Amino acid sequence: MKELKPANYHVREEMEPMTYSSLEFDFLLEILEADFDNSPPPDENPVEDGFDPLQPPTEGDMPHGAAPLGLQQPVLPAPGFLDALNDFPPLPPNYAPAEEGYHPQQPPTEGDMPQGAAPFGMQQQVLPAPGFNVAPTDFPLRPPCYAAAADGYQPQQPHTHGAMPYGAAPFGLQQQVLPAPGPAPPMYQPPTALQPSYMQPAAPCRRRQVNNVPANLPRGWEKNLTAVGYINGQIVYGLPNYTAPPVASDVPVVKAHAPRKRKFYAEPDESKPYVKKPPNAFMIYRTEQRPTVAAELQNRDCAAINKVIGQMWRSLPKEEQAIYYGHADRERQLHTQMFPEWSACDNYGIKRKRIRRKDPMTDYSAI
DNA sequence: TTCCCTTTGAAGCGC
DNA sequence: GCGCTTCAAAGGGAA
Repeated sequence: MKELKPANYHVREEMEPMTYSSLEFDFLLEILEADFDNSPPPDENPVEDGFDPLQPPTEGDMPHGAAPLGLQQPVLPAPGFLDALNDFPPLPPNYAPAEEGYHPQQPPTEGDMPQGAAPFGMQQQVLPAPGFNVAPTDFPLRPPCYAAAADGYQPQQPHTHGAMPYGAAPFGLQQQVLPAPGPAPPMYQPPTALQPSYMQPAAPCRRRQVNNVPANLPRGWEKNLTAVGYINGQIVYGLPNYTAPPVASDVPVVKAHAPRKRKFYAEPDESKPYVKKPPNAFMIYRTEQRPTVAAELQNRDCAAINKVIGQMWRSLPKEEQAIYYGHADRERQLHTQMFPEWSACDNYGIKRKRIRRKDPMTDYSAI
């Protein structure tokens, strides 16, 4: 049995202190502001000619290979169609992929498309399953605008204590900044020990005002609905009294593997600070999208919100996911450099005992 | 007060 | 190498 590695919490003392420079940040901000200034205005009516969402579809309307009516099917927007709908600036051409050999700027091939997806250039209409309502909204949640300067958001302004992320180091402590390997993409703000990028306040996206309340329904109707999916940029709601069809009683329940219990756990050591795991790409995406989705759903239930964000993530183009994978890579690199002896096993079995700690200094970003 | 729910991805153990 | 478990975030709700 492999022994657990003892955590090393003295890494910081061995590191050479660095001072924060805003030079790179100013450069990124200039690029982004110029990008926004030159970006075309959002298309207020992106619906294609001849497409009437109010008309019920027929089987003949479905493209070859599409799922039968009533089945949910994840759909990737075809290249070109996405651009027409996207009111966000395109990826900068000099974005550096996080790993060698991975080229998120390369257009997807047929092999990248899910089975049954429409050919490139064709819009595929996805129909809600019976029993579901598709809220009439223009809610296609777009990826976050990492540094899209918004009114009232001044990243160059010093934080107040109220603006500091949970677990951030107190003012006056010199922070260490680890340079991102290679040229930093303009849309990416390198994480710092002071404030990992996923904890920075996400600038609000340039989105049109959403009005997803139909005129013939009473105000607040959507509160009685439950979000059950995300299709073609629209949240799919289940009716309040909708229940899934029962599974046939003769269908055997197969349990492929008996649950195995961990034979090891890290002995909780209250004298050691709790070092969190670095977030993965989805966690970063979720953190940024959660406020917007929660506002759209008018629902603070994280389980329902995560369902929607999960579908959004799966329908996100690969090149946009690559931004978050690269982001997560940098978070991991920072974490590894600060806690080289840390292992994910260190947190096994002690998370629930410390997750509600009031002491915010357990966050690695505070070191 | 604690844990569950719910998502995806990373990490690491067990087989 | 594959399967499984745990944890990362987050807030309502149940126990």
